[in-house]
Amino acid sequence: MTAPQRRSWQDIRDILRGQILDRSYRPGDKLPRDEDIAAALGCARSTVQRAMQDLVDTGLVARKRKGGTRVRPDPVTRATFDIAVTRVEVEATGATYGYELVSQARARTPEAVVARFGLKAPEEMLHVQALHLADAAPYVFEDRWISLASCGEIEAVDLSRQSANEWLVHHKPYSRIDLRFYALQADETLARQMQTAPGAALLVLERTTWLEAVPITTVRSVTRPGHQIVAQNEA
Amino acid sequence: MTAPQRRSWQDIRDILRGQILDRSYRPGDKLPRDEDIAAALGCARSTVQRAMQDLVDTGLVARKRKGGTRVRPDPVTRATFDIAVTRVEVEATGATYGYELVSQARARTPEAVVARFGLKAPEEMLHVQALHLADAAPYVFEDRWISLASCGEIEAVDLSRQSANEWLVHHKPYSRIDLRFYALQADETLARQMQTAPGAALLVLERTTWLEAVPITTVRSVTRPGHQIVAQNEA
DNA sequence: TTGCATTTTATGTAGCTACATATTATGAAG
DNA sequence: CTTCATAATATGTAGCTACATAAAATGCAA
Repeated sequence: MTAPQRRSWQDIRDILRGQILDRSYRPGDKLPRDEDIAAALGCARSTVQRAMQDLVDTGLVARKRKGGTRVRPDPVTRATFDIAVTRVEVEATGATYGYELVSQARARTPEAVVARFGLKAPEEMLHVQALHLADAAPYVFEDRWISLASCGEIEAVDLSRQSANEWLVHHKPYSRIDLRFYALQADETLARQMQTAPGAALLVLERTTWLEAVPITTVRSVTRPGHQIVAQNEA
Repeated sequence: MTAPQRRSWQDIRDILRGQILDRSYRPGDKLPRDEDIAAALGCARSTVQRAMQDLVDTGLVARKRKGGTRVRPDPVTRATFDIAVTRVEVEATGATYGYELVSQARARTPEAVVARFGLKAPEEMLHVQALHLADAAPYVFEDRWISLASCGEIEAVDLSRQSANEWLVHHKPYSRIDLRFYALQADETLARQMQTAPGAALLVLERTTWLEAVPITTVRSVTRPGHQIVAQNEA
């Protein structure tokens, strides 16, 4: 069954992935060099290269110059998540988006925030608490600290009309982000904000951003009970 | 601004990203065509193409044939997570890994599992519960259903010695995965397993895999209190 | 004006070459 | 046998060409 027509790098990738998945190549095994694969499959080395890069990106193989390509011995599940602006996320569900500013004040950063940013000492920042609503019910409660050194202009913005989330996304780019998930048991105050029972298990998304080494903002976003974060279907 | 030496596609990407971040191009704006960018920056179109693909991958721009390239009007945070085999994850923290099989039995899948797999009707599968330990303390409790149709051989494996997690990873590849996070309040039984207080908020990772359309396994992994999932630092 | 076929055009992809770079492998010197 | 310089080699990257493809723009006919 000669393959006279062109084969795309995706085809090559799928063939190689198939051989790894059906254990023609096992974890730890070395694959042939790109050139030989290209000859065997009837394509150019650059096509194999592109396919290989994709397999590296998805965590299936590891490559080293001169060392060749090996099937990763420690398989990992690699997942990608897209986290949109809360308003967009709510509207995507078909619900009506609402927003309420809860509090806004300058304050010295507590230890937890100092640690998140990796600061040497506490400093004065803008502390903003706000509630995002879906069909008038609490959707996300966000507790945010914004660096005045890098985002002083935000003090001139009316955060009761536009969420800090949205303003920052459109005005303050970042180059580094720390993103983490964890579960939190709602205390009295939080339960009241989220209109749920004290003790409820809530999924929390914590995001801290910098532009180069300069802190921008850190948010703790507490989601409503039952909220799930789902990975994108990978290519 | 002559640029005598070669510039890598990463350089081009960084220049373009910089122009987007400093708002030379704003959300919704159209960028010049690749060829013009290539001419302006003194590189080949293929280099711009590679840079652009990276910006597409990170969610910063959207491209359409003939339509050109636009800065995405709805910025998203894109994060990647690597989820390793539990043993490896525990050992990476420096702790000693331990494993206990809690239960193993054939059973008809409950509705929740039928739904996760998208089955038409319940079917008999292997139901396995197991506890992963870090320094002898509960680390992850996994509740797993394994399709006998696709993984019948696993019944011959001694799952008290080797975790189903590990066996499946090394013997049963998958081509599709559904992965999600949520928070769960520990009930009496779960609290006992995890040696924590009933009502504690626990982070849950739910994974369901298929090979093509054929169900392989679905797991609900309940992590110990305080567990966080952290995104990889992106390139 | 509307509807439909055609052309134009920007991105997408494959192939080739040339050279860069990181390692491993080799071999000479002590 | 060890150490260190050197050669060999597999992957990584940039540039070029040629052609494929999707979608917008255009033009023609009714």
